Amino acid sequence: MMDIQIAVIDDHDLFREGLTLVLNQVQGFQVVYDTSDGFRFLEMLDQVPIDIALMDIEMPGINGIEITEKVLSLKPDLKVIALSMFSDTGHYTQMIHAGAKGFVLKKANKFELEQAIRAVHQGGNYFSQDILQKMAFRYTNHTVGCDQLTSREIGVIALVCQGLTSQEISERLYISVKTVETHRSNIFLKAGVKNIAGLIMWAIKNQYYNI
Amino acid sequence: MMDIQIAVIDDHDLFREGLTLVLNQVQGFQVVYDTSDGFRFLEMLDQVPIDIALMDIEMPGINGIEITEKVLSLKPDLKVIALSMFSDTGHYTQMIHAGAKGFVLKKANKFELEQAIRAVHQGGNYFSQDILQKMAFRYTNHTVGCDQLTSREIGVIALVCQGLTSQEISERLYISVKTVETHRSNIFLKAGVKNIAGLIMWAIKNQYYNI
DNA sequence: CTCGTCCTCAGGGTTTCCCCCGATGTAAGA
DNA sequence: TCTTACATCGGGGGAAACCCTGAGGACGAG
Repeated sequence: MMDIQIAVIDDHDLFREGLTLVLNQVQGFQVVYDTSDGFRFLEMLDQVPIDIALMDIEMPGINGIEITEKVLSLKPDLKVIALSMFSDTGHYTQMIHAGAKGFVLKKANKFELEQAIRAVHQGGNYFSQDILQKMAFRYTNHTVGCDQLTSREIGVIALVCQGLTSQEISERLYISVKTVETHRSNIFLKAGVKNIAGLIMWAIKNQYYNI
Repeated sequence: MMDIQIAVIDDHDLFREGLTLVLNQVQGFQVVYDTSDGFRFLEMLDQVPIDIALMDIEMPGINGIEITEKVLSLKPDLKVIALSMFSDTGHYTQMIHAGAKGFVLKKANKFELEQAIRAVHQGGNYFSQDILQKMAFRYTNHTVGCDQLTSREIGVIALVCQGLTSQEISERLYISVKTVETHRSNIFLKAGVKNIAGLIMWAIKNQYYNI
């Protein structure tokens, strides 16, 4: 039986190297490629046969979501499992939309990851329990939900998170204070939060704002 | 020559296991103990001889700073190197205060960590470049800076970050709204921020609040 | 005992947030 | 063409945040 050929894309060197060693210890697994650079991974696609790609999401430069989209347009049979520090909204919906077959948290243990790889390799899916619960909550809680923010709203949310007042934002964007407040309100609705504190947590978790 | 005996304390299983494998590959290093639980580590101190402890800071329950304090009160000769995802303020000062001899970011590579371990084991220090730069900036920029928060303030800041209003906090803590506002103001002063947005970013970076 | 720190509380003020309502113009799509 | 989504702007009002000042009690260190 052929080993499952795995690639690891993660910018944290220690984590990536360690993960490689851990996976190579597992019977039937073989890490055939690992890199911290998503672009390099795209270039290597034709040179190394890969079954499963373990893809970090938060990376400088090109992020895991974009890489996944590009990879799957080139190699539709390759299976991508997303890795992330956070279990929260936005991330995984975007990753699923990009075509990822699984989603595992970095705080998972070896056995969960092994399970995920085997499930996905056999044509299934794997989403860690945290994710499933959040998704279920999303549906039952039918907040208007994960409406994407408009580009203007994304511009505003970044400034809000930086602590600028509506006044300051209006000056920065050359629009009226009232317009800023409208955007704020719409963002609050979409995020399902009720004040700045909640918004910031939401923005960070959904990668609209980075610390 | 005796191997350097290393313990790894980190709640992220994959990272910890991987790190253990990586370090065991290094000539002269041996990971003799690893755990996700700080309390368990404290109990094990007498049973396993340890030279170096690699200590994660962000952990549920007891954090790396408290563990470090307790460990060093029991075993002053043990050398603690802090591991952290973030390079930002507060963390490392608290860790240094607790007695850590080094500070390495999780995004470091194997060679940097190896260097850090050797330096600390020989009685030196090791602080990653990011940290040193921030410290230098701190001094030149002499913000009144890292006044520690009082315990009450830490309690308040967590609730503020959860999006509670002063009214709600006062009910939760059984104190007056005015008292809450006083604490808020004092926190704002110490943090050097001017509104909730800034405060939340500061609190996250300084680990007074976790996402 | 004094000093400093911390926690507590208050008055009174300005600013900002947050929410209600409504409105116009524009551009993309059915 | 009609609809929908988006961005823009406004009035008004209550709630909360924010800023300043002052002050009393507790408690530990020197």
